[in-house]
Amino acid sequence: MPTIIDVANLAGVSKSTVSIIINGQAEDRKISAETQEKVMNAIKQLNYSPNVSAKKLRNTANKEYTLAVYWASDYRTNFLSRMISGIQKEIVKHNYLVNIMICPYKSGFLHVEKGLHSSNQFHAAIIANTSAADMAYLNTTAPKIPFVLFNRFSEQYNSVTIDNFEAGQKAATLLIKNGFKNIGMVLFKDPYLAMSQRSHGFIETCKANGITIAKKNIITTENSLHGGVTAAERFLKLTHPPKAIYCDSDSQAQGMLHVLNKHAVRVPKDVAIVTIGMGNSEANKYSTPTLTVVEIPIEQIAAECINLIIGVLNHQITPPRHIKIDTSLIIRESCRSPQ
Amino acid sequence: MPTIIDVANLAGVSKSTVSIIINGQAEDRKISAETQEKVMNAIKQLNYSPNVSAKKLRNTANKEYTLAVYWASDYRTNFLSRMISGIQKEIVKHNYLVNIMICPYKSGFLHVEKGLHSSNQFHAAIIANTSAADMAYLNTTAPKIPFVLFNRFSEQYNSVTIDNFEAGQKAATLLIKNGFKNIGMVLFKDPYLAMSQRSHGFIETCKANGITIAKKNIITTENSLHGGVTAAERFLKLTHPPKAIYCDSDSQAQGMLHVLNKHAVRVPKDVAIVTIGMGNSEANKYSTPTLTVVEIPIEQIAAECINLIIGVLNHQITPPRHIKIDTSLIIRESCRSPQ
DNA sequence: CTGAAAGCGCTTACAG
DNA sequence: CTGAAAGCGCTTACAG
Repeated sequence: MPTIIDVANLAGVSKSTVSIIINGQAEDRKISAETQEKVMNAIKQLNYSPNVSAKKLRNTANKEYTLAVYWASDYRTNFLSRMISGIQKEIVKHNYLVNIMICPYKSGFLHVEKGLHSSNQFHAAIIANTSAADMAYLNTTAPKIPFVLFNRFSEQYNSVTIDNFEAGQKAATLLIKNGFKNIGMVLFKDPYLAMSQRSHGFIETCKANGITIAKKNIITTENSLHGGVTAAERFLKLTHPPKAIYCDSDSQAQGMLHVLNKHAVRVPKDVAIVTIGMGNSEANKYSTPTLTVVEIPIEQIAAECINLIIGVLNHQITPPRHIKIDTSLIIRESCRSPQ
Repeated sequence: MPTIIDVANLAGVSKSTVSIIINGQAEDRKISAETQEKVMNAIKQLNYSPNVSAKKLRNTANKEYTLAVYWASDYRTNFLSRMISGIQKEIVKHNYLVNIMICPYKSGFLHVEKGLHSSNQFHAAIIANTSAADMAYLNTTAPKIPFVLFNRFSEQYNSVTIDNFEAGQKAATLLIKNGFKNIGMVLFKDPYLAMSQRSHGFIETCKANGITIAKKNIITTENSLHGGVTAAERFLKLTHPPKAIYCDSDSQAQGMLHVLNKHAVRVPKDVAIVTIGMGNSEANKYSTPTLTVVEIPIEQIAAECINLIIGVLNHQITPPRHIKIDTSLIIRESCRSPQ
């Protein structure tokens, strides 16, 4: 990488002069037009760009944290927007300048991310959407920087989670109270950890109430509206389709509604739906019909992640610290409360 | 801010020793347990955290760009996720390490963002969702770092835009071809620049075809599903409600569908809808009924922004450069093609 | 087991 | 109008 010295040498001037020109003070300092041109040409020729770290170091800034947000980029829905919003709202409450660096990673490939294994990049990280493989990796190889898990639990690391098992349980309880026996499930094909904990909670609760979910009633698809479309089409082909369906994501539920509406299958009369809510909550509130959800408060989880990690950076919190956030069941049209 | 020297002094050791301990090499270098503890205590007491810039500078990294993404945080929908996805896909095609820094800003308050006026923070920026006030500000005060406008145009700065006027035009043309005369519009209460250009295109095209939009048929609400709900409720109260409606955002259109479905107003039979599509495109594809949209390719705009700005940083592109991206009309159920 | 010194790439106060 | 020198906060090779 060319430095300011390379530019100075090529242009035949000192690095002070180059610095002055680069920073737009050529006029103030009355650098001759000729010198300016020599320098600009050298910059172009060398494809020079300043080293931001050196600049920052020189211009001693105030307290500043750089946080990485690891986000599985195949994770659909507006999850990221909600997370960033939550982070942002919390950051402004603190007195620090906190930079948020977005680090998309491929699910299952968190181990290729170098930023976690160097303390040169970030002060700390928030790691979201880890798969089982990613968690296994984290549990064997400790990152070099402090971090907090977003809705994932590990004994040894900081975490902010909802009770995923309980979330599934809440959904199951609602269906059971409504007297449903023939129940279906729509799950994510490549489950993230939290998802399988939720479905586990759902299935166990059903079992405890004497209800077993028939295998043919468990459909796995992508976590997207299209996945929901596929699932609904398959349900409609069954001879005894379930009378109530649990979706592990609201994207899937939305996709199902599309198909059910098209086939004039009435929700909840012909089939009731309850879903986990983690996408756009407005979309669930205003769908046709509106969706009953166990709402995951993404913004709130994000906010707690920020508080936790800043506490750790400030040596006020000794890791590991675990924070638990409540979910809430929101009853809407797709599955009513029993009378 | 305490430095490694402060820690060393307080602990009564040299900064080399502190550095070794901080970086987890205490065992390798056989630092005595006693020394380690003294240092750890000093760190806590001083609330020391290392200066990432100094670390980076020391550990001469390879070519690395840090890009800021300025994003108006009140901008709803999963716009950000789409944008980041587009950016990410394009970055991996380049050979550089590109860090993405998320900088949420309040619409209309871009001028308070310091990062644009210092070359210490980022190499360059992508600026999205600017309001008219933000654009006016940019046009008077030039930022210190190179940047590219995301779907906004300014003669003097780099930009990647769709033809917003034409997007509105496309929507209008479809309605006109269908023979609609009594047309309504749903607009954003606090319009972003691109939005008003689109509605302008829509209105002008109608006018050119002898159709004037009655004032009572133009409803402004928030850019959200709830805004669409409000709009639909107001339309339903009109004595001669419009037979076709243009929405400037798909969020609003989705909200309208909710109300229309509830009141058994048939779309497109009773009222046709055409909308700009910039949110979750799957949601428009699978709504009830599905939505006819003029699709804005957010990911593609983002990708071109990356290419443009990296070209500028590499001195291969001389600003200002303007790139134009095509929109496409996607016909779905909410407004058919005329026979 | 620990420390002194050099140097990463910049900017700025000062000198001329 | 331009340059030499000091120093930002770190790490590492080397010395002891």
